[in-house]
Amino acid sequence: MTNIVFMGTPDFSVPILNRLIEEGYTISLVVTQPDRPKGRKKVMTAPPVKEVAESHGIDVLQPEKIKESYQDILAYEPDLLITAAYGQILPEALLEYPELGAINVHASLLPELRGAAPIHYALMQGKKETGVTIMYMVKALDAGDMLSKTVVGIEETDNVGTLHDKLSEAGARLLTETLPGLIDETMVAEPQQHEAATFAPTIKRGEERIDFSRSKEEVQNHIRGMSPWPVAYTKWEGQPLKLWRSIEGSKTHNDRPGTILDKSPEGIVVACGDGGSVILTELQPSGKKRMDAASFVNGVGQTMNIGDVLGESDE
RNA sequence: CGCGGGAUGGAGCAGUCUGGUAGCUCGUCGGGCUCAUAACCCGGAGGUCGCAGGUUCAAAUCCUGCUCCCGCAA
Repeated sequence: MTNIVFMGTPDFSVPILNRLIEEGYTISLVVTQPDRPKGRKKVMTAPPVKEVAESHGIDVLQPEKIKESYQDILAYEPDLLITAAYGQILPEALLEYPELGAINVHASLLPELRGAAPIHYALMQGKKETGVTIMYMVKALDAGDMLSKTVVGIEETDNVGTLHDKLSEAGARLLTETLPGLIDETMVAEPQQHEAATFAPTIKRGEERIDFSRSKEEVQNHIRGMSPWPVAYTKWEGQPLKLWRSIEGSKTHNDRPGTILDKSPEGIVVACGDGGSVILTELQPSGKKRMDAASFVNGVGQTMNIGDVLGESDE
C-alpha cells in the first residue's frame, strides 16, 4: 500500500484531497499552513484542507517553516508526496525522500504560468484555455518533468472564482487518472521546454488597480482576473471603488481613459485607452456591500455624472 | 482598544447637524395607453427607522450602552 503525504492549504486543494480519500488512497498525513488570524476581527481560522483532514481523522501538521521542520514529515515515511497549492517552498531533502517522488498539481499548462497565481494570470492575459499539469517537483519553481496534463476551456463569463472551481475539479480528476501509472511505475515523465516558460507571480498589493488607459480587452480581463479575489478597484471621489464584474462595451469615444460615457441600470460605461469601453455591472463603493449597477445608480451612484473621470484622484 | 464609513418598506439611498405627518430612484401589484414593450401615464400594497435604555409634551433625529455589515491598514 502506497503511503501518501498530502500537502495543501486553500480551497483549491480541497477537492483534490477529497478525491484521494474517496478513491481509498492511504493518506497518513496532511501538511498545511498554520491557522491564521482572518478578517477585521482577526479570528484564528484553520485552512480549508485542515478541516477536511480532521473530519477524516487524518494527522495534520502545520509547520510555520517547512524548511526547519521537514523531519517531522519524514517520520511518516511517505512513499509519495503530493502537493496542491501548499504555499511554501519544500526543501530538497523532502523532495528526495519518497521512493515514488514528490509531485505537484499545478493550475496551468506548463511550462506556461509557473508560480503562485496561474489562474489570475490566465484570465488577465485573456487566454481561451488553460488547464492543470501534474509534475514532479524539483528545486526550481514548477519546473519538474511533467506526468500528465488536462485542458480546461475559459469562457467569456469565467472569472477567478468559476475558473478556480473548474481547475480544482479537473486537477482532482487528473490526479486520480495519473496515480495508477505513477505508482506502478509505468508512466514516463516528459521534460518541460524551459525556454517557453512564462510566470505568474503572486499578485502584489496595488496590482488590483485598474488602468483605464489600457485597451477594453485588457481592462475587462483585468477585472475578471481579479474577481472575486483580490478584486479590482479604481478611485472615485477619492475613495476606492471595487469593480466586481464588467462586460465589454460597444461604445467608442475620444475622451480621456476613465471617463464615464454613460450611466444606466445596465451598467456604468467607462472609456478605455483604445477608444473602446467597458460596462461596469457590479461594483462596491467604499463602506458598502457589492451591488449590481441598477442598485448603484439608484443610490450612491446618483452623484456620479457622465463626464466624470474614474481613477485619477490618487497621490 | 489600529483608522474610517454604515444599519430607514423587497433593493439602493435621502432625511439626523437645526426633534414636530416616512421622502427619492427602482422593484412589486392593479388599471390605462399602444400593433407591441423591460417604454410611457395613473393608482395601490408594503416600514418595530439594527437592538436596549435615557432625555422630552414629542425621538429616525439628542445622550448612553450593545449587536451586525463594509472600506483601509495588518
